[in-house]
Amino acid sequence: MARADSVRNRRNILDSTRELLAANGEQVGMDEIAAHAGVAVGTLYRHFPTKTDLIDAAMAELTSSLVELVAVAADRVEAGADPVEAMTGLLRTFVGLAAQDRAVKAAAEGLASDSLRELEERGWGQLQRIVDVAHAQGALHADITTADLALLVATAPTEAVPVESRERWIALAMRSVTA
Amino acid sequence: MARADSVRNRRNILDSTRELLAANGEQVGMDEIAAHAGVAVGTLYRHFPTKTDLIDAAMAELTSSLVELVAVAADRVEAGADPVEAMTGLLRTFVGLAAQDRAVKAAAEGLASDSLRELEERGWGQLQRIVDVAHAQGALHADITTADLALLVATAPTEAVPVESRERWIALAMRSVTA
DNA sequence: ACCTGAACACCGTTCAAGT
DNA sequence: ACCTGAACACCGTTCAAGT
Repeated sequence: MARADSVRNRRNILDSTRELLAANGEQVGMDEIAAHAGVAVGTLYRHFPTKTDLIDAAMAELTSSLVELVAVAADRVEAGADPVEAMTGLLRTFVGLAAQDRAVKAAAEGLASDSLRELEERGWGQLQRIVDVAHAQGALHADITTADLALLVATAPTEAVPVESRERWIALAMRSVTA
Repeated sequence: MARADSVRNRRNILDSTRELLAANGEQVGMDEIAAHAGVAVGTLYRHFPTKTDLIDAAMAELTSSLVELVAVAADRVEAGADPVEAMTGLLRTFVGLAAQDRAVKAAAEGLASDSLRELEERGWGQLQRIVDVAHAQGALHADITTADLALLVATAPTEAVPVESRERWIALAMRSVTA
């Protein structure tokens, strides 16, 4: 039953990585992750050839759940919800996550691996649905595209920016985009 | 004449640091800096207690020259130049520098030491002069302050964002700020 | 097949010895 | 006083030995 061990280890490693990443940023030690996951360092390297690969894998899971959020919002908007409110909400969620979790921001900046890039593209596809509805309602400047929103997300404030300023940033960002 | 050596060494160390920082980002090795400056590692530590201190010192010099740019622009605006154009120009200069020089962005994010913080405040003071003229002309949304501009600068794109997108970011940023 | 953990390599930092 | 560079500490990575 060595196989079951391996699967469980992989799961524990990814969970520990996500957890420690959110708390400490990217300078978590491999030993620390290993200890937290209850395995030896070598096991980390058996599952992921390098620290970067491990972090990428953990972020891919995280990105996946973010994409899910966008998809849900897109469904709502196509069912009649206000697209500008939806966009503002997503931006707020994202900034909140990015502030408490450096990994989110890193994922958005796309220092990312190929699998991550693919995931992100799916995310922008979902966002496109919201933008389409917004344009149909004339809610955005005519020239605004999802690339512009990608730009805003890529430049969203991190935890280096004080909390009070983050909501203000969202307001300015939405102002630059709405008609 | 040991004293003259010391002064020259300090200058060489700071110059080498700036140069290697611009090229390689913050992961330059201390040995590398030492070699480039023509001294032994120990000499680096004699002048700067830690790598962070060394980098801070190099960035303080850089920030100082940025503040000078803002001051010059403020003079021009008070002499009748268009404030919005001046702001756009400063933003463009800043983004260009930040893209080719990671140190600039780090300085703007103010992970900074006290001396750096002081310098930055002087910079914002200069910027205030431009904002005042712009408001007198009704060129900005009434609620815009230098704090908002600080927010934009803090979230300006780095070299991770492709060149084509950077000018677009400037356009969006100015759009969020102008009346 | 998979796991362990001691050993290696690299880089920031220190310090005894030189001038 | 200041400089040198070998030595130390820390952390990512490897690999011989275990099961």
